[in-house]
Amino acid sequence: MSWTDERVEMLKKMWSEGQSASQIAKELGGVTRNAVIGKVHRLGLSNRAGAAPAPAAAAAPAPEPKPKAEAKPAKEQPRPMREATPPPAAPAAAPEEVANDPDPAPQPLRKQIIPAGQPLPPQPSANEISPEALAKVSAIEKKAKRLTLMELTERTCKWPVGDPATPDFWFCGLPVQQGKPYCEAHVGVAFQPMSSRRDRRR
DNA sequence: CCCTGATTCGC
DNA sequence: GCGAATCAGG
Repeated sequence: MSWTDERVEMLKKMWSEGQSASQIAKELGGVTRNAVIGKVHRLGLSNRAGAAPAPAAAAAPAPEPKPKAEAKPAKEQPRPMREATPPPAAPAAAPEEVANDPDPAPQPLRKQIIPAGQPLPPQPSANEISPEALAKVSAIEKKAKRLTLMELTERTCKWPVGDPATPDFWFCGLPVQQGKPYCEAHVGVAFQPMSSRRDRRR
């Protein structure tokens, strides 16, 4: 496989979406995550900030104030030292994960009211699960990998989200908790209580 | 152990 | 340019 225009584009897209190299590799097929990472670096978009939202503007996705020469102030450390001097002269506040959030997927809200009638997935209905666990789950859904059925692996959380009969149905996909089929958050809510069932003693 | 991205270096 | 091997870390 070679890096055709299409493939590179896919790569750029997914990378800017925050997909991991391995996921991108799987999506593209024919390449390993190493290949993806290598390409990413060669393309010079190792920095995920290259999201370059600006849907209408943006002709210069390279806000590199490249005066003229002198593009490499610090060539290379003579020794493979890992950050010998961390001078992050962060002027304002640490722009940790700032990068605006254009929210490419304009999904207003996760409708809670789904057309009744059809059986819903395991969904943690309002049973007797600790509100905290529920909150944790809904919070985790924001970070979910949103995998499709085929993308699930032995180690991706298989918790279904949404209505299977709906376009936005996906699986959590976060790393499972050793052995379990779900991620930590979902394990917590999956292994139900059975609290009031201790009378079955024998 | 599983995973992540980063780097190196022979091809 | 490419990417496997390796590295460094979570």
